[in-house]
Amino acid sequence: MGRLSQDFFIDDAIEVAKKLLGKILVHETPEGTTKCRIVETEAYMGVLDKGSHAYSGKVTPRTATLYEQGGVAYVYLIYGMYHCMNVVVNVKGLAQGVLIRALEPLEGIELMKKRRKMDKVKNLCNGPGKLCIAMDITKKENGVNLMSSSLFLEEDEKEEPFEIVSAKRINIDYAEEAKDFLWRFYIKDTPYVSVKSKE
DNA sequence: CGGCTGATCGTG
DNA sequence: ACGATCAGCCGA
Repeated sequence: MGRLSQDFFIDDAIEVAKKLLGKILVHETPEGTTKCRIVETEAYMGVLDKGSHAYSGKVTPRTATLYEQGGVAYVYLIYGMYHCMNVVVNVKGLAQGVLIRALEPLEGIELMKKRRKMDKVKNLCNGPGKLCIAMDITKKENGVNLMSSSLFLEEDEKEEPFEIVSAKRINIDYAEEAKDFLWRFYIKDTPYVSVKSKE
């Protein structure tokens, strides 16, 4: 159905972070298909953003994907145990990305429960590491095209109106003044957010 | 090479 | 509040 197209991704990370709320993330695997609604995101604005992996223009084998043209996935390992997924956005070279922080499970819930070894639907995808386990997103998905691969984004056919809340990004204490920027966005009153808001 | 660190999570 | 756990980055 309505997959997101190229122009959706060619925009500032802050704009795309807000536009992605309410959109559907789908992963088709041999085990089955999982489908979730995006309820929480964070914008990483690239080489000038002290919170970003691309700060100061640093390019490494890991971060190279961030410098691609918008519309691909940037997936990396964190704390030696978990994966996090970004949607790479904007034109090639800016290294902007949107971290997917929390999802509302829609389809493939039994499969996600099995992968997470967890029965509470509210806790299946309420964190960036958790949602990657639930949807089986790993470094295999690093660099894949989110318009044409088995991991993709689509419109919500029956989207209800919602309010967007802005907040400080999570766990980037090293980012100096950038840690206070309100570049985290989530759907107001959703029970599926990752951490409680502190303001 | 060797040492440090992290866009996290589950348990207690 | 804390430990798990290790790829990736950096300095030597």
